Amino acid sequence: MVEYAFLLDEFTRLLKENQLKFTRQREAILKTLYENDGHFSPEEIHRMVARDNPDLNVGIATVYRTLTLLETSGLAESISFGKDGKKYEIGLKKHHDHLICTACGTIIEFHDDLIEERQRAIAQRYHFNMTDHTMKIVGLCEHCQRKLS
Amino acid sequence: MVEYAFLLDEFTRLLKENQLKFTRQREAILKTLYENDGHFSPEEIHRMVARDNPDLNVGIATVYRTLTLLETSGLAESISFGKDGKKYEIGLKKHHDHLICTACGTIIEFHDDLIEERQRAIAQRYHFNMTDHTMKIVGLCEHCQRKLS
DNA sequence: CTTGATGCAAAATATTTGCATGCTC
DNA sequence: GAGCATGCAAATATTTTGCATCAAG
Repeated sequence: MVEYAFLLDEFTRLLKENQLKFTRQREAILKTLYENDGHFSPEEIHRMVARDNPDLNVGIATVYRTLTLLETSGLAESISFGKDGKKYEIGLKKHHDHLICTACGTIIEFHDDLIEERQRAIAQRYHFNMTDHTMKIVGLCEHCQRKLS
Repeated sequence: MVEYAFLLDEFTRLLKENQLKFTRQREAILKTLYENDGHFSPEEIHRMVARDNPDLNVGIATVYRTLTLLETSGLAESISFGKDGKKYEIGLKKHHDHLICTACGTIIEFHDDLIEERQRAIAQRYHFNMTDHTMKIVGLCEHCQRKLS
């Protein structure tokens, strides 16, 4: 995982480039996403930010606006599956994909170079200018297989 | 692609197995999904079903309920990306993955055996009982690259 | 000070649910 | 006939937007 300082640098640079402002709310949201490893819904993120910054009084609208901003600029990524809505996590990790358990909702991350390379090849085959790629493997995790049998 | 008759068989079998009923609405939704190749939102599907079955007067709630049913049972699959919500397509095609253009929203399907195999290997590595897997490559399609440059 | 950002509440969407009634089985 | 499914409308949930006000640059 990258240093928070690096992430923050990227963020401020990004904001400057687009004449956007660096606000306490935006930083709080970025930081929350960085410190809490995992995948969270906008609402969950809102709750965490509010909890950790009782002085700030961050509105849910700002969370949505900031998440969109972060995702658009590549600093955060979203994933969605089944009933659950969109979940966000910080980007700029080493690229990885996800295993998702349909029973308990657990998300496991993994990385596979062969797949990475293959994805590049496929994008090329279709003349796609690839900006991102994701893979999800859905099924039952070891734990839930035992529990259900 | 499978024959519609086969799909219908699967569907009726599934319904029977769970003591559910085979209704005109359910069939209309399955058929619409089968006949219209592509990826559609619940609302789009509702519109199409209503258009093709003016006598049926299908409610949006039924569409949601049926889509959930079809997805749960593996006869349909959903995919979601960015601003757009969940889109459904018929399952039981040869397994394939998706290239998604961020500019025009076009979805291209592709299939790659190497990736398929690799996914199986990864599921095994994590002791996952894999029921499904999806891959999305996101970027700019050939057409939009030209348009935007 | 200028301009973009925020919080709030309202609006717009999207999805789910309760219930009387209609259809399968 | 019994019981699930449906349509409708209301209830929820989710996301976006307008606007007065605030704060970063």
